[in-house]
Amino acid sequence: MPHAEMNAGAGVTGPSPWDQAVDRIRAGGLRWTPQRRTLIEVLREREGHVTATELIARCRERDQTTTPSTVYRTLDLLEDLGLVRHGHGHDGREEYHILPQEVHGHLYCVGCGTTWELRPETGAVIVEALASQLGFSVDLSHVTISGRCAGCHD
Amino acid sequence: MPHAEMNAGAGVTGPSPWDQAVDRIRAGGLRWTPQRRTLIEVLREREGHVTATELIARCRERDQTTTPSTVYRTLDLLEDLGLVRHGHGHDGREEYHILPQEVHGHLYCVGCGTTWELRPETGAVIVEALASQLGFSVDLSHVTISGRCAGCHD
DNA sequence: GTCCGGGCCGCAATGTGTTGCAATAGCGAA
DNA sequence: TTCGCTATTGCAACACATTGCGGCCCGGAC
Ligand SMILES: [Mn+2]
Ligand SMILES: [Mn+2]
Ligand SMILES: [Zn+2]
Ligand SMILES: [Zn+2]
Repeated sequence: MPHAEMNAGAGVTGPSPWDQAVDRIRAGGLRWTPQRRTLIEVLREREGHVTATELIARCRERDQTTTPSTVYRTLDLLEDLGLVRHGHGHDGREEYHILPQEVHGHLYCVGCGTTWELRPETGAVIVEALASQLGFSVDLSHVTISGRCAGCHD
Repeated sequence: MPHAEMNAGAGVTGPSPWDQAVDRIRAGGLRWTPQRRTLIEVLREREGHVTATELIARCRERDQTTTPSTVYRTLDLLEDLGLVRHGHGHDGREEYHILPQEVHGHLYCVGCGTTWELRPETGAVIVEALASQLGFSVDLSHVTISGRCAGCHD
């Protein structure tokens, strides 16, 4: 029995989006390079959020010659493919959502420094308010809202 | 008739918050310096929003020796006094609200690159939603929400 | 007017992100 | 396999923001 068949029967989940990355990249006339492979290897080991700085460090563990500009440019590419999505922390620094499934934003408390995810259910109010009042469709994932959490009032 | 009396009778508006800055600074045991004077002179000529970069340039017009770090540190001080308030543009760069009267946020359209103010009336929905659902009190002025405007849908 | 303590400045280094450019190297075609 | 087009890389320079530190100077005391 071939491997492909065994794998197909092993679960209902399809192939990881990362597995398709190489084909999707080449399909666009773009090229599959060692640098891109390294970054994707790093990304597929993580989930949730990462800063670009941390990604650069992890890439450098695997390939000492990693260059920041290449990583940033590859992240732009992966964002075009929808494999990552960047936002900005409270201080404006970039953060990447890995394989963003449900779009969510972030809340940051200036009192205690904690960050929470702003779930779509809660964010929906914001999205709907701006849509109905201004015809503006919000991209929650790009936003970090600052303020004070329940435990840090005044 | 002394000048003070003439000025007092000239209008109903109180003194500009900038006029009190020097006293408020010294009252805290802090010092009134030429560098701080220069920045405040620049700020009192403008209203609305400014980037730190532009403030540095304007200061340098008056004083060629202006240094970025001093401007940034003075902006921090003025923010503590409530005379300015910083937020972040869609790309994370700092923007300053000068003499923030009503707190407002910003909307940025990724389609056409336009920025709008998010008026308190509209922002109120956001503030209230997060307050009631999460006990989180939002600081709208620190936020730029990205998305697409009515004219740029899909 | 002089002195003195400590707040402030300028500098240099660091962190983070972007961009132009010349050389390299994918990859499809022959 | 080799060739050639061009996407991509690495570098250097730049833009923006923050921080530690040594020396300066503001401003209250006398
Ligand atoms: Mn900020
Ligand atoms: Mn952004
Ligand atoms: Zn808190
Ligand atoms: Zn638009």
